[in-house]
Amino acid sequence: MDDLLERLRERGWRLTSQRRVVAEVLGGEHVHLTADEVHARAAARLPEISRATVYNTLGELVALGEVLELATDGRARRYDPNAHRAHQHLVCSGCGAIRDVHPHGDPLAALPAAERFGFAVTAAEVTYRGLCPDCLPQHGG
Amino acid sequence: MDDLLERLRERGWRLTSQRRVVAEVLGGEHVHLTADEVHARAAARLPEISRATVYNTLGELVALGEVLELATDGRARRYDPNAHRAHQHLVCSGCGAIRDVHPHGDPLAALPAAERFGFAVTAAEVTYRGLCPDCLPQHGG
DNA sequence: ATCCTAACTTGGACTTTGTCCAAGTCAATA
DNA sequence: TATTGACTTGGACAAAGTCCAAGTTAGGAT
Repeated sequence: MDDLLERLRERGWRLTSQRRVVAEVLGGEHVHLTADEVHARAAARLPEISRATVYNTLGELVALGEVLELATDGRARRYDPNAHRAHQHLVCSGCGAIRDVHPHGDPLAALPAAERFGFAVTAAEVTYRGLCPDCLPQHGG
Repeated sequence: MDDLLERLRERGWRLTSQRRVVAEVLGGEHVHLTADEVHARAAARLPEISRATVYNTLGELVALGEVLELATDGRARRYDPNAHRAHQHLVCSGCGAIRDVHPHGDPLAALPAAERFGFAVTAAEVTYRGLCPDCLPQHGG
């Protein structure tokens, strides 16, 4: 995420304080924030930043391939800055906690041509679901 | 979907005309409707049915394991009546069309214990993405 | 340095999707 | 066929996201 701003500037981005703050908030590998969470954290540093700008900026980062957009539940989309290392997500059915995980093999390879129906398939997103240790019923406690 | 109502009655469901209509709308294997689409189709048969009842009924069908709830985009959840045969989804990035697909192997098996972080993992949902034939750029046409 | 302007940001109105509730209705049992 | 608790209704509300006209500003041009 460090040189993200550099890459974006090279692509013609105008580097505003708002965009800088949003990019900083997304720093760190294991973050999966909603747009409103990003806005709250950004506003802690730059109080006048608007929701619209956060939505715009997140949308641009997604379009540029710098951030992934997740729809793991039917609620708010989440934004994952770890876009440059292939990974999947493990979601707790209890509390909603999300972890990046690395299954082996390429999930795309499991879909034979006959099951592609003429689509040009480019990606496979896997969401593993289950209960995290904190949400698991305790035995013998 | 035929004997669905029978199964539900056995589980103590009260069989109202509204529930019957919602179940009928969901009939057919390759349907992935939003709640509002279900409501529109249900209202064609039973004009006074309310949105609240459609939401309630869909939620109950999901809780009973008779219908799957999909969050393939950040928009409306979609409801898939094909809950009894394991399958995954292929989604067109252009128009949003959805197809049921059957990859080989069990996607759960690709996640080693070391990548489960103490979660009790019970399911893996795979969303394949790409362009459908209608959205694919045409060559030589 | 400063000017200029297209690009960016803002706040608020608006839309879509979903939830909640009090009051009315009805399916299924006795 | 009477009863009753489960179900349904419509409308208010909430959450998540989009859109727009007006104001601001980054960064190239001078």
